[in-house]
Amino acid sequence: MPTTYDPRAVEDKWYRYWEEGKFFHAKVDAARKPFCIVMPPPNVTGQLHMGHALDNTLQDILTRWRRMQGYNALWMPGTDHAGIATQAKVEEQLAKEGLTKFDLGREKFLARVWAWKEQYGGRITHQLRRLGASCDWDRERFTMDEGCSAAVREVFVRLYEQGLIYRDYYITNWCPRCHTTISDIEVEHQDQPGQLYYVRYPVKGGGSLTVATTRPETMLGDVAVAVHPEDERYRHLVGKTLILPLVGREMPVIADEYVDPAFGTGAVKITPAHDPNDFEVGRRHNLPQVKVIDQDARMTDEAGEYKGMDRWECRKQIVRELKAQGLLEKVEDIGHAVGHCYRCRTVIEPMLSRQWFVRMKPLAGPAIRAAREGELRFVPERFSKIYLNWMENIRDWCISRQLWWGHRIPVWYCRDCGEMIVSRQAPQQCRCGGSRLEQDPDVLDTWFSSALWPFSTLGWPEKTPELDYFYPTSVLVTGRDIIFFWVARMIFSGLNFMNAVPFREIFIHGLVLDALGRKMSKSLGNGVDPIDIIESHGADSLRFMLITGNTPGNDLRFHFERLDGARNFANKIWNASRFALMNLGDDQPEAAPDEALTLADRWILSRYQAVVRDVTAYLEAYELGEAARVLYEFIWNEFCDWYIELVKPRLYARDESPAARQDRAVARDVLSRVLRGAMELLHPFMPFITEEIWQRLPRRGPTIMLAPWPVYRAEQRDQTAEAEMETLMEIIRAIRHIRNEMNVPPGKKADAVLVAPQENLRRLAVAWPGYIEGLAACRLQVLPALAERPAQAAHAVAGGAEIFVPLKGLIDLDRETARLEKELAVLGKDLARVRGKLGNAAFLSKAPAAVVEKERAKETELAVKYGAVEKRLSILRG
RNA sequence: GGGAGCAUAGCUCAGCCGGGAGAGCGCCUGCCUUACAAGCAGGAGGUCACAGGUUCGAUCCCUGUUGCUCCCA
Repeated sequence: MPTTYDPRAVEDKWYRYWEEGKFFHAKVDAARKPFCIVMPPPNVTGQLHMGHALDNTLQDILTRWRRMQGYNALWMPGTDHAGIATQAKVEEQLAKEGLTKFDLGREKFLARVWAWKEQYGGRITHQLRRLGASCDWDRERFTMDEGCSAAVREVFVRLYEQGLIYRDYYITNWCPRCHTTISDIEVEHQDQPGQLYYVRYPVKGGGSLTVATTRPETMLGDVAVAVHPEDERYRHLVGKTLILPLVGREMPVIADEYVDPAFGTGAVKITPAHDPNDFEVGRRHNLPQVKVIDQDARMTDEAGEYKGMDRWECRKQIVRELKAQGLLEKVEDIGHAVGHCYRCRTVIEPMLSRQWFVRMKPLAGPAIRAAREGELRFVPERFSKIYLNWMENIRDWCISRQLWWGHRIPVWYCRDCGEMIVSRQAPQQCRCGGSRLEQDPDVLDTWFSSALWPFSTLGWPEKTPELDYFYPTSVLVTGRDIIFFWVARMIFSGLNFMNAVPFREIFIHGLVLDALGRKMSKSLGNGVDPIDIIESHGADSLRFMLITGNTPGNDLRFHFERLDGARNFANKIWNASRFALMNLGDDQPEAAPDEALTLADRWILSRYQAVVRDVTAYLEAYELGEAARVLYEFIWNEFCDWYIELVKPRLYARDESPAARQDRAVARDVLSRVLRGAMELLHPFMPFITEEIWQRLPRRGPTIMLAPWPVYRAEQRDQTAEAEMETLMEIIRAIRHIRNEMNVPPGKKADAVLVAPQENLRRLAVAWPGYIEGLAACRLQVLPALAERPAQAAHAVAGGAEIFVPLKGLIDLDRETARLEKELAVLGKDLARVRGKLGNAAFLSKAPAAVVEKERAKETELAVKYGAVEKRLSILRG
């Protein structure tokens, strides 16, 4: 085995072994308890980014852990057709050929997209494999495969029949570049500097009314000016007629509660066709809708002489003319939130158009109840507030998109009679007998199909055994950025169509940010490619780095130093295993009888049990970072730094006596048991290296993936061994400290005298002399008392004993005195604090007895130490 | 305007049920000790943002303030 761990040499090998062995595959089995996670489907033609890496690492940890626990674990993978994103990529590609989608036509264009999907569709799933994802690839799904498409049509028709889908004219968010409507949550609001223009509108018959607007170009579509009904300044003008400047249209002054009297002048121009609020006002007051901006964000015929102008050009032109006519009162700089397309960052144009909507209120009710009544649990809990807040203020969902790539809306229009047919299958004929049917050209919002993911992937609308067995799924793992887009929609869809929540728990994680705390983004170029990291550091290191030092729901900064730390940990494991394997020999070690165990054996076995308990408990609580930390500390600090060091002399001994041989066998057994157990506990986190090592250890079964998860056994805890080891470790640390402080050369053995009046302590030190002598590099003498205290010696108090390290000639008395004085000061401070507490009657009467007892013990210990150090100092001072 | 989060060592972050704080990295000292220098041993470094409150006791619970981040309108 090489001295450094090389992930490249093992990762692909094991992944292939697992996949070919079908270890990821879950079959319905009523005799076993199911565990199921559906993977948030990544964009089918996308590439793995750090967000995916984190999300899927968390899912893989949970899945592998539950699988080892004996659950029938299904992690359902798949990909999303990602309407706008995928279509945009293909359009880009066409543009390079000098073509547009219209040159090809719908059918040929779609063929191109499918070809694109075939070409890149496997990329991301391949990348997930490199991460180690143990999902059931045999069940992989795609949101536009036949089954999912059938589910989409079924849902659309049923919602329509429930009266929950309607078609209407409405203001929607139009992206002039993507040429489609997008839903409210797909609009990203950004605070930007802008101008507030104060424009004077003449009142018919004399006078004027000044309105403030950030979008003067929309005035061409104005049909009224609104003021607040209780605004004294304008009450006399309500009902009067205004002349719209530049256009000459006559329009009324109306009163509406929507107006904020404190903003601008308190008078608002109303443009129902180009502003969502104005649209509502227009409806309330039966105002006409004048559309002055078109799908390319250019001015329409209605804009008169401005026709054909770009919206920003038109704004400039209108401002110029208003100024020229003396109608522009003033211009103020303000900051305001401007909506941008989440895909292409183009400024959204609110546009009046006819779209399909889902009526949300009836669907939101059960979704709210499920969260309130605990059928759904968010981890961390606070995200339920965010979810509820959104659900309770829900607005209807615009589901139609003016795209070609996606699920086409299953609605046909009869060209003969105008009848609208909503149907699961393409109808042949209209009721009127006509057969000239045309399908709605629009497709559905991509999230419409992903909302069905937890049941469509399990076979719905068919009644499949999978659906029966795995639904509701166990937990959903996803980023906090798509709670609204996806999580919320799956919940109301599941409740409406399955009569049950799609998952019982929702484990939300934060975002992976760059080292400076910024979101990773293409435009900033600050993204880190997980595949690069896997190649340089290994998938295990990446996974470990992503989950340690992070707490559920919090964002995580990507630091390369932390990655090195994870890589070093892998290397540490590797080398500890090398040590073990080099010393285990070929024979299967026999189980060591309890009475043959040394203190170190009993200690490490007991500590191992504590780790089994803690890791399992942390996993149950979704505290994966804490679970990993416990393992890290156990493996590095306890197993490597102490146990391996203590076991070395036993394994290296040349002694061939029966006792020595047995002791060696015991050591081998304990070493391999603890290492194997540690690998099993670590496997969900670092699947590759643990499999590599596990396979080389004495084991049972074809793969660590299917090894039973270690179960905590309280009877294997050994509190005595833990306490005794702790005492010896304290003594060893004290001697090492002295050696370092006194500059004893590392190769030189020191003499150490352990003075302990307590017999049990002396017995302990004598029983395991090699521990202290070996790990502190000294010759040890154990005494109940010292007749004469050596002046030429360094001193320490540890584990309830006094330690002297005679250093004739080597010791610098001043230095030793200073060291002890410092220690005495610290002890004195601690002692004063404890005594203060114990002197407080309220503390004694009100604090729990155990706490008081603990303080008392602390006082005794500190007092002994203090006394010893004080005495020592007086001797040194002569 | 509404909501959420964060503030702990030089840096990045943990810290459960309230009982005087931890890790990694960095820094200092000494070591190539045959598992590992991606390592070993030792060490320095903190008014737990600020002000109140509850409590015998607060980094932790409550209120307010300040600063930063995010979401929604």
